[in-house]
Amino acid sequence: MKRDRIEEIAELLDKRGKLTLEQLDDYFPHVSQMTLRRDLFQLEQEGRIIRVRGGAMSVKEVQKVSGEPYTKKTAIQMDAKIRIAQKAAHLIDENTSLFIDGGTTAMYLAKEMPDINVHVFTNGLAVAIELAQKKNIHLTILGGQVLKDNLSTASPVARSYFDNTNFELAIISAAAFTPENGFSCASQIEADLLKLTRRKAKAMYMMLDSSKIGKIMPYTFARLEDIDVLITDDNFPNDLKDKFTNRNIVVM
Amino acid sequence: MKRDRIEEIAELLDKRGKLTLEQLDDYFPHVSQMTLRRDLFQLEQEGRIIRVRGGAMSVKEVQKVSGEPYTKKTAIQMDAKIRIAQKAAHLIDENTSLFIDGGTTAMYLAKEMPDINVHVFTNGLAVAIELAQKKNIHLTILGGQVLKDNLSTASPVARSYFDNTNFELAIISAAAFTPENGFSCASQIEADLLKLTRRKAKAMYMMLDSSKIGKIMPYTFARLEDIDVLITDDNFPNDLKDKFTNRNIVVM
DNA sequence: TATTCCGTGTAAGATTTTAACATACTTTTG
DNA sequence: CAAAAGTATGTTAAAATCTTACACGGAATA
Repeated sequence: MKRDRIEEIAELLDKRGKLTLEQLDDYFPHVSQMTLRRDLFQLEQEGRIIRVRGGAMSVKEVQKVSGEPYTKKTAIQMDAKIRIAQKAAHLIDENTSLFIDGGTTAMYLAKEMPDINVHVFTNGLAVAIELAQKKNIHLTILGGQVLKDNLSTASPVARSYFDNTNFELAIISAAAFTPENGFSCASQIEADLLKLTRRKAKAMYMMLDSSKIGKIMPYTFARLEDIDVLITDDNFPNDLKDKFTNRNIVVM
Repeated sequence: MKRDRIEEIAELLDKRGKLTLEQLDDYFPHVSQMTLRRDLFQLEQEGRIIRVRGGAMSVKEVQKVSGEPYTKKTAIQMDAKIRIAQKAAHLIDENTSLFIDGGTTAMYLAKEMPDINVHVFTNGLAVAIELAQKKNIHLTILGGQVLKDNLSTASPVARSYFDNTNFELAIISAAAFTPENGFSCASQIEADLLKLTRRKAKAMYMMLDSSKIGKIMPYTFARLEDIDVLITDDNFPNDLKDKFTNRNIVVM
């Protein structure tokens, strides 16, 4: 009972890296904060986590890379993104080859990915770091200039990489979406890369948390009908959903 | 002034592992607690410490506990590597273009790098993440398959990147060195990359902590006389030092 | 059945952290 | 050179978080 909960907390922390007490409270609504505090205290005693103001962080996380302008961004809509990432993770089959973009949602996907034998291409540094922890995943990162605000790479040269590589599936996320303007992002080279990806991949799954809806970014890289599956959260508006399902796009 | 104090705090924390604000206050009686808090905050940003309720603890302390294959490696000879990295960091001039490899010593170099206007090429994921924190550094990462044990990329395609890029300086580290076998590393593709780097760069600085001396790894990528500067620690044997200085290689 | 122990909840009080503003000093700029 | 902008610091009040102390119920034990 108690032990189970503690183990669950430990696992959560290993995945998320860091959690506040409030977030923990959301995960365990049936126990009080005080109990969770006591659990954290115990885990600290066991040397598995470090309690910090507001919550705790996993020791593993600390051992990874540090410094956090990027991580700050990851706090936005985190819960929705995690849920989307979990859904996406279930869609990945063993012995396939896929592309994952470099956004924050993609980073959560990386964390949630099962450690199975797949080949992953990505242009995200954070995604790569996460996936590098998993023994069975073959990983290739696209080179290029590093965009500091989202820790992803972009390069016109990426094309040459793609010439000799194949992947069945691309799972990507967009910074903005409207039915009229489609899926868009902030950078031209990123958009180019994603367009190219669309052509190379047999299927494209789009991760889109509902906060992105109605926003427009400068560069459109895919239109509504270009995708095969839309993975989103519970706040996704129903009327919009119909626009997808009408075109045989699965919304989940 | 401020920086000195911050460094002193960092050193203290590395030594003690953990300090409360009160203890810090005792060490620095002439500044207010608020200032110390701000210092801790900055160190946290830099990823060197973790703030916990009541004070802070050193990241190193946490890293000692257990760990991943890569992080484990960073614990070995950490102090020597940091000192070497600090020396190397001082050698970097503004408005230059340089290559940094993906090893652990290189990661410390990345941490120590001043935030100046330079263009850096690297094949190290951890290096890239560190450098991405610095606003003024232009950063390009080489793509390729990710080697999980040292978080660096390797790819025969890297050559195509290099065709259109130029850098004056390469600062790299070796996994092993003997006077007879030169500088060697564990992976063939990595060795190829480093050889290529040697040809592209006007100068090559080698970071080598003394624990690497006498070891031999499968692939030699540079001989003793290929380098211009050797950056090492205080345990570097004097007779070996002469072999370098005799060839006008600066040892520091 | 009474007793003890364990896990848990509640709430007050203590502690720590943050935020906001004020000041002195330095650097930049016109 | 003086004004303006920026940096480092201190002070204080308010906010957030944590700890302590005590109470309760149920399971194990005597």
